[in-house]
Amino acid sequence: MGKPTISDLARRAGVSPTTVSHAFSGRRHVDPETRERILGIAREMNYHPSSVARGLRSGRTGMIALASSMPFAIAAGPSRLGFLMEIAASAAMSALTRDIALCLIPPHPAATGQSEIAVDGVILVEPGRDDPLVAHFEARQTPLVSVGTVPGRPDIPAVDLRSRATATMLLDHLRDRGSRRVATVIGGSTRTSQTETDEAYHAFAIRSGTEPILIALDEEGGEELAYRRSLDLLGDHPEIDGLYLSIDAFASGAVRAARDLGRAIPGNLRIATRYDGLRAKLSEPPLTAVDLHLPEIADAAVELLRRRIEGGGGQTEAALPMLVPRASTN
Amino acid sequence: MGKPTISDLARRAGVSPTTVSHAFSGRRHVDPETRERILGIAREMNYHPSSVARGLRSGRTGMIALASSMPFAIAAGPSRLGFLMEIAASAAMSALTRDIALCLIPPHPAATGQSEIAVDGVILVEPGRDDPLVAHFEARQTPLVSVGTVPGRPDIPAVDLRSRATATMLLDHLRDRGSRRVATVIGGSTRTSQTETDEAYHAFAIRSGTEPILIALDEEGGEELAYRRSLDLLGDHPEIDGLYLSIDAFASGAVRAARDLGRAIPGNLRIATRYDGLRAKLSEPPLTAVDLHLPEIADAAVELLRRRIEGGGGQTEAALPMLVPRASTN
DNA sequence: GGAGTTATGCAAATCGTTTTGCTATATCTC
DNA sequence: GAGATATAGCAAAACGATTTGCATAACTCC
Repeated sequence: MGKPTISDLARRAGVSPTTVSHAFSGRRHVDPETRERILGIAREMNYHPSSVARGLRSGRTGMIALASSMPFAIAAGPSRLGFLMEIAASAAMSALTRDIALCLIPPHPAATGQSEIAVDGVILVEPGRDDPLVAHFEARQTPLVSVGTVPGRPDIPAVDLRSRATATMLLDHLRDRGSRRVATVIGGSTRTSQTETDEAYHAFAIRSGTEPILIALDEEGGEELAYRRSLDLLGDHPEIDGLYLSIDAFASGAVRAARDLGRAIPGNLRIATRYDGLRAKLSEPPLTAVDLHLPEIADAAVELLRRRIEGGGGQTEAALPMLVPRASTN
Repeated sequence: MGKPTISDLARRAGVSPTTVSHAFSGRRHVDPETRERILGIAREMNYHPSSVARGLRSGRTGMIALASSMPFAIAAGPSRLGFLMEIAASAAMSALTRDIALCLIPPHPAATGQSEIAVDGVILVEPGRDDPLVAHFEARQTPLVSVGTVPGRPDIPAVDLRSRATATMLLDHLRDRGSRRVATVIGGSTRTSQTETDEAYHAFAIRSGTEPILIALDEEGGEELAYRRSLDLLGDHPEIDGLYLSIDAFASGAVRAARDLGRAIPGNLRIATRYDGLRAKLSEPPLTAVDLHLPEIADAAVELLRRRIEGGGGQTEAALPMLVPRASTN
C-alpha cells in the first residue's frame, strides 16, 4: 500500500536491511550477484530510499538554502526579475552540478514558527549589520556563507561584491564623461554595498574637491520614494549634472524625476546605477551600470558553502565588476 | 556539544519528551505554566526541533519542488532570466505565504543517483508527452501538478496556459494589422504549448484561406538555429509578411534574420512572440507578445498543489493571457 | 593443520521527533 | 458517594534509513 521500505525490500530479497543499505550506498562490499538481485527487485517493486530517513541518521539533507532579508519589493521587483532571482537562478544551476538542491526561503523565517526547514547550509544575500537571518542560522549552527560581506563579521566567509570598486568606477566614469557635480543616492540599509558606496563617494568628493551631496533612502520606498526625493534633490541643487544611484529602482525614479523637470539625459544630466538588470536595460534611455558577474559570484558562493559543509575552509576571489556604458552617460 | 535534542530539553525541564513535543506542537493540552517553562528553557539552551526528525515521523517536509525538463538554454536563458525563473520567483513568493519552502531541482533528477530530495509535492513546468519527470515523481507517489497541461494526461491537475487562445490572439492580431501571409515557427517538443500553437495555426490558416507555412525547430537550437532557419524560410517564401514564433529565443533569431535580409520590421514584416520576457522587451524593435499572468499562474499552481497534498481536489481557472502590442507589429 | 585473511552478511543501536494508549489525580453531577 | 469527565503527564512504539561490531565460511600460507 504505502511506499515500500528497506525492510520490505530486504524481506523480498531474502537478505537483511543492512545488506540492502550497503548495496545502495556502496559503503561496504556486497556480493555483486546479491547486489544486482537487490537492485533488480528494488526496481521491480519501485523502491526508493527515503532521503528524510537517510538525513536523520546521516545528518545531511543534500539541500542548501538561499535567503535574503532584502525587501522583496527591491530584490524581486514588481517584475519579479531582480538581483535576487538572478543569483537564485545561477546558484540553482551551480548547486545542481554539485548534486545539491537549492531551496528558497522567506525573508523572515523567524517570523513563522513552523517553517523550519532543514538544510545543510545557507547562502545569505547581502545581509545587513546585525541581520536577524545571521542570528537565526548561527543559533541553529547552520553553515553560512554570504554574497556580499557581512558588516561587522569578517569571520563569516563571503564573496565580496566589490561595491567600493563599483562605485568608484561609476563615479569616475560620470566625471570622465563631463559631469562636474555628481550626487549620489544610496539605500538606507547597513548592507556592505551601501556603506561602501557611501565611503567611495566621500573619497570621490574629496578627490574632486567638491562638497558631497548624498542622500540615503529607505529601500522599501522603491521607485516612488526615489522619484519624489529626486525631484527635491534636483530642485534644491540645480547644479547637479551627474547622479549615481546604487539601487536600480531608485534610478528608475530619478529618470522619471529628470524627465518631469525637463532635464535631458544624458545631455543635461548623466545617470548611472549599479545592478545591470532589467530596469537598467529597459530604461529610456538605457542606464549605464556594471556587470557584477552574478553567475560567477553565485557559483563561488555555492562552492564556498559546499567546502564549508564538508568541513574545509578556503577563500574566494571575486571577479571585478565590469563597466557597461549606455546612453544615459554618453 | 552537538545541537540539543528534545530529550536534553525534557531532562532540563524535568518533564518527558512527550510533554515537550506537545508544548511545541499544541496537539495536546499542557499546563500553561509548564508550557511557558519549557519554552523558556528551550530558548535559553537554544533548542530548535529538527525538521528532519519531524519529517520522518510525520511524513511532511514542508517543502515543494519546482521542476522542468525544458532545456536550461531556453528556460533560464543566457541571461538566466526567462520563463522558468519568473515562475520560480512567483511560486516562491506564493509558497512562502503558505509557509512552504520552494526547492529548485535539476532537469533530469533520474540521471544523478543520490540527489533524491524529499518534497511533499512537485510543480512541473510545461512537461512534454511521456516526460520522464512525470514518471519519476509518479513512481515515488509524489503529488504532482503541472503548469501547462500534461499532454495525454488529463488526469494530472494543471494550470492551463491557454496556448491555443494565445496563438489565436496573436495570429489574429498580425492579420488585423495587415499581414496577409503569416508563417509560424514552433518548438519541436511535445509540450502542450507547442501542439496547441500548431493546431491554432492550422485553424487560422483555414480561416484565412491560405496555405499554412509552419516549421518546428529543436528547442535546444535556440536563437542561432532560429536565425539560420528564418533566413531559409524568408528566402523560400518572400511573400511572408507576418511571423509568429512561439519561443522568444526563436523570435530573437528571426529578428536578426529579417535585419540581415533587409526586411523592415514592422513595415515589411510583422513579428510576434509568446512569452513577454526580457527578450521581447529588449528586442529592437520591441516585440508584440502576451502577458501570460505568470504570477497568478504560479500562485494557482502552488495552491492547487497544496490542496492536493492535503488530500483535497479542486480545479483552477487560469486567467486569459493579455495582448501586449509593441512596435514589431505596429 | 593452525594462524591469518578475505568475503559475505546479520543483529542491534542509533538518529530526534511524533503519536498512541495509559495512569493518576482532581473536579463535576446527580 | 458513585460514576462521569477533565486535566496533566509519562512510557513506548513508531518513522526508515545508516552504522558498527560481530559471526560464519572459505581461502591462503607456511
